[in-house]
Amino acid sequence: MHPPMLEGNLAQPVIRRLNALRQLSDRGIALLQQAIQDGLQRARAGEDIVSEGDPVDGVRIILSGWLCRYKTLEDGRRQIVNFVLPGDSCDACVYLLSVMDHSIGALTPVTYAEIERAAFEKLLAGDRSLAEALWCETMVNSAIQREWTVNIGRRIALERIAHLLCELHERLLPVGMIEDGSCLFPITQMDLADATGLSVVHVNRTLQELRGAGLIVLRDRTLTITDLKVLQGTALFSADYLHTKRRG
Amino acid sequence: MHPPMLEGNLAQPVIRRLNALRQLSDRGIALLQQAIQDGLQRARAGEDIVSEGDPVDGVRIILSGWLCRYKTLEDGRRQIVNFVLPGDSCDACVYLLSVMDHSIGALTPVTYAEIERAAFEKLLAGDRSLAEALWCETMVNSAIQREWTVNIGRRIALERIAHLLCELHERLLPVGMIEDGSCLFPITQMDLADATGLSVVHVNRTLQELRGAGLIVLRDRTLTITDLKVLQGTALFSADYLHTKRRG
DNA sequence: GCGTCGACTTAACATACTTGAAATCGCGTC
DNA sequence: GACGCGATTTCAAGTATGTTAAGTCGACGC
Repeated sequence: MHPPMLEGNLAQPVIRRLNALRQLSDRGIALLQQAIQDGLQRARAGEDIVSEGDPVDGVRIILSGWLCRYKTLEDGRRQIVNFVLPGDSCDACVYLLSVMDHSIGALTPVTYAEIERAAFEKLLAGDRSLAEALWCETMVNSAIQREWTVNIGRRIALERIAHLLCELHERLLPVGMIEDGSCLFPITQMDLADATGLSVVHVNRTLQELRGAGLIVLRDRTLTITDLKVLQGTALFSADYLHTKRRG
Repeated sequence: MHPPMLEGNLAQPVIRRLNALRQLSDRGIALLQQAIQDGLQRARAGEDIVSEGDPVDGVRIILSGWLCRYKTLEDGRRQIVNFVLPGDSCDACVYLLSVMDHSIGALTPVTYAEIERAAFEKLLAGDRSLAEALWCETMVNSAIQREWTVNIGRRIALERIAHLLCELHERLLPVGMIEDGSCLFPITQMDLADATGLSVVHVNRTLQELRGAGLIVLRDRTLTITDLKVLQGTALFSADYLHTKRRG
């Protein structure tokens, strides 16, 4: 259906992401590309690709688009617990549990690959570097989750939003989605609020403050970090928890 | 050094904990007990058994005592990101990463088993039920971490503390540390504050409120949940995220 | 071209929670 | 038995953040 060339392009973010954790072998890359090609899927913005309570059937690998993991309280309060970016995979091993404890919703149109449990186990068994990279990614997700707990629990609004922006910047770097400190930023202020545990109004106030300080430009779904060092400073940000090998 | 009987008792919480996730085979239990016996360690209250920045050398399994995982900001603010209870293991697979991104500190005197990387890999390879149970536990830890994010981000103080108490209650049940709704509760109000993202003063106020409502009795390091149903209700608590098979 | 709708923005007000400080209590030490 | 110390408790005052509401802007449909 698609020419091989296109498939290669689609898998680029995933390969770059995993390579930043563990050097993938050629064999691993080939297996991965095949698995991706076999399970291509799309979702529209606003759609949930998995919902809380669903049985866990397999693994999803994001090729393009942004999503978020979130949980909702009975009375409607929502908390986004993580963003899922191109190259990320969802629940590389949550398939050990039987039921999803959270939902994953698309913030933009999304392309992803869905890999059934059996195929995924074959993938893991097929190449050690690939298996390790995927486990690794799961571990990094845990580390991110811990840092979010710290962020929401102990940072004030300004630091908190600054920290989130720093994290997203750092995570988008290895998959090649940052150009000149700018990136597409499809997150609404309401999403930002639900991700930081703040109200929309206060998120807005705080973004104004960051703009006023000349640290960021955020306009037309595009984020530019004008002064990364200072932004990281005000966020008390250190990239260590992302466990990403730096290029070079 | 110790009679086999005593070792069996030491490993009880671990076995019960893992059994609640995956039925362990006899072989798995035997391997586990041997590994535990080989790596017995102690720590005093207040001591860190692992610190942020340390190389990740192996895995620790808690036999008795309470600990917490925590991170500290440059200026001293501290956030506890999880409690570690008897039967829990620390970083069953974080050993895929090279450096700890958080510390683990003992809140009470602690007995634990330290298993080197090689021995641990042999353990995983030696019994499938054991390996699955340990991976499973790691996944549950991620789920707990997500729920903490929700808790701190979207619940008010009263709900937040109630939720934490419900979670601890639920986690202590399968390891047999709840008697008549009561348990040892060695956490200071300051720890509680650092775990919930609140100030000590407000934690105190909120505990008074829970006491006043007749939901809990907390005195002399002992917590009694007087009205579990109502406590869970005010916490908007559902145990689903703990993925624990219920007895019976 | 007008109306609708979602996202963003701003203002005024309310409050949940923090900060700082001091009193009390229990507990182990000298 | 006096002292010191950590944990708990209470008070008073301050502030970061939430809430409610209303207005703007751009995109999109008819």
